[in-house]
Amino acid sequence: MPEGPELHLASCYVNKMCDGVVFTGAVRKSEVSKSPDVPFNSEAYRITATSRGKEVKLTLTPIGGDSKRRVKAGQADQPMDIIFRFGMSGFFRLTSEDELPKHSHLRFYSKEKPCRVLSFVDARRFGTWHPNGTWQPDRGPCIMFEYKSFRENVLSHLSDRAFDRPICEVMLNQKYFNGIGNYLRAEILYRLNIPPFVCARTVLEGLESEDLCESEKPVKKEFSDVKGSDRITKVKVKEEKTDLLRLSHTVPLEVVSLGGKGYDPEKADYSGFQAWLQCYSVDGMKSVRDHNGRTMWFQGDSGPMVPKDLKSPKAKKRVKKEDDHDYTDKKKVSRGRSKSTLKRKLIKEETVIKTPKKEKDARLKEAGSKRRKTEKPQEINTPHREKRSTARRRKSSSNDTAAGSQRQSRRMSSK
DNA sequence: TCTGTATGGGGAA
DNA sequence: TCCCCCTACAGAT
Repeated sequence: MPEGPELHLASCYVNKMCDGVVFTGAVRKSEVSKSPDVPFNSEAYRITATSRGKEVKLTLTPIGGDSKRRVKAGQADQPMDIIFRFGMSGFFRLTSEDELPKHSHLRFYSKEKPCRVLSFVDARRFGTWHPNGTWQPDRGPCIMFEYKSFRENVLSHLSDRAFDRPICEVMLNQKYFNGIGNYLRAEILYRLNIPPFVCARTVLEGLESEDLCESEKPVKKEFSDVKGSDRITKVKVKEEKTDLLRLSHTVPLEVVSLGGKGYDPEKADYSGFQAWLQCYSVDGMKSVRDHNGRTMWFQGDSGPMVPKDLKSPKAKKRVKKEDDHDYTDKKKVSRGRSKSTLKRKLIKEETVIKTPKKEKDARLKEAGSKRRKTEKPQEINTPHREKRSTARRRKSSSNDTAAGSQRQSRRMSSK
């Protein structure tokens, strides 16, 4: 569940689990990963982590070497930073060598016998890492740990065209909201009763660059130009001492304060987090797709900038489906999926890892399957639709085959 | 067996 | 703006 809080909890996990652990040798990458090799090799090194928004930095620090003594050829004598982004499914886990998690794509080996392994695990492989990296320059200050500069960065750039967009979409722009993701934007807007598809600038332009809660000044809210904003007017009174930028800071910190329970793979327990959610994927809430195709959960009005003429066939299809059903039905479906997703997290991940060869075989098989599947007659579609549905079918079927061959591999290896 | 969905973001046009 | 990267699962067919 990687948004800002989870990335931070991941860095805490690394610092806690790797405290006192000495790592050794090379950093190993899985066969299938397309991320870069990590050219680091040290007889003895330690690992520490920090986070900033939706990035984690691991620092590998060689130890024990006398600075005057020559380091072996090919061995690092300088620390290396590796910047990680987690995509949709990344996390770290420290395990024994024979319990490597499935989808462990980057591995750091400890010096002990038997050794332990710190893995970057990422089922969907949307995550990336950058050896010798720095915090991505285009990303803004961290919403949790650089609050003042985060706030200033937003309010001093309101003339940027980025703020022409709906507030819910701007909140996913990491140039300004580094650390906010899909569940956080829903929770924050819900608490302020701000319709998600109101122009971002309108929501933000009345805010003071100084955090009024900290300076104890009276809060001045300026939502008067938002039409149909009865709810916002109420909020003006109710939420007198906060605003969207402050909540973008405090709400993620609430998740951090829930603790590492949701992250700690040994005690996978998402019930606390699930109970914490007030809006995202919650019964009775509405949801629509934003202009980027991401689901926005909210209550009440959607706001004037809600997508209407959706260009993508996928989105059109969704809209048609939504026209055919009332929100209640849709909620049931969405809620069911979401619950199942959370439930899935509760199931301990398989600890068997495919050997590189088996991974390769699975991919070869997958490629063969792709070719076969594309020979199937195509549906009658608009050209655009045709392209996408074919792609979907191809993806889906190839994945089935890949998954099947993985299952087979596991069966074989368990025999 | 097929379809839709998932806490993200890079890159081409 | 749109497509794509990829796996895993639930629900529909």
